[in-house]
Amino acid sequence: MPELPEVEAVCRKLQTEAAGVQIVRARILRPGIAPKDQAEIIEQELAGATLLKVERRGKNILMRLSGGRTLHVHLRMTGNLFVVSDHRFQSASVRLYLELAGGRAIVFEDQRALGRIALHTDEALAEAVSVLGPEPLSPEFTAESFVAAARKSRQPAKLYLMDQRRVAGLGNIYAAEALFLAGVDPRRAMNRIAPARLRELHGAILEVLRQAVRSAAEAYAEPGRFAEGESFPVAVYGREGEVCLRCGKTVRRIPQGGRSTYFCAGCQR
DNA sequence: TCGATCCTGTAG
DNA sequence: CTACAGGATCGA
Repeated sequence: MPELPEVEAVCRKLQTEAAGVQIVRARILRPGIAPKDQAEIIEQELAGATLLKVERRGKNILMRLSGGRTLHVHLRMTGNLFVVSDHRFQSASVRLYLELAGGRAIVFEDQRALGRIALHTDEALAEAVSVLGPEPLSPEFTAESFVAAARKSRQPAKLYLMDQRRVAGLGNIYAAEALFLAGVDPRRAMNRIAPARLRELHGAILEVLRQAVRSAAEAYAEPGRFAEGESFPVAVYGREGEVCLRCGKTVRRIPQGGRSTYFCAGCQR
């Protein structure tokens, strides 16, 4: 489910609904989501802490707590994080819940249980986040820096965009959409793309993410719609065998890095 | 850089 | 039954 836009929506909602609230009790229902043997320690340390602020870095959710700790949550493929009005809320895929003062709770649901949590000191947090590339929607992500870095890499464009060390927050859908918008073949090595085209790709990344942040926020406001994936009008993702909206050729699907890449060979070169 | 791995569910 | 799923890490 979540790439940068969806994670952003989750963070904003959480910030609005739960910032400043104290955590009364924490329960990890699937110890495997925490670092080895740390589940109990995390439960103990979270109890009594106040959630000060919810921030995002790439696809990572950072819940800043009183006492100088940060609960780091990564939703991976199927995770979701939200506030429920009654802490007694349960479902088969709840992996963690934080009971809040007043009876509500923050719930971490994750059907596949691939999502991860960790509790960090400021130092450990800095290290965990240091591997990430620039935030695509921040001023530091300029066309100049993007082009300069891209020219040094022989990675295929799609894998490059999905590499969190290059740009933080793009995943399988929005990487494919940005490449389509810019007319770039996902198999093409970055250092073999003309600088002018790389600039277009940079612009396409911004456009796709900005649009998706808007629609993810709207979709998230309506419960139920979020998981269905219809919040964003995709042009190529998941459209194998269908007609390309721009040139009329057939959208193809190829494997790249163990994942599916959707693209149109007609207009992506 | 590729493949296996972590998990569970759904579609064909 | 197999393939695949909006992710990331690890070892060969």
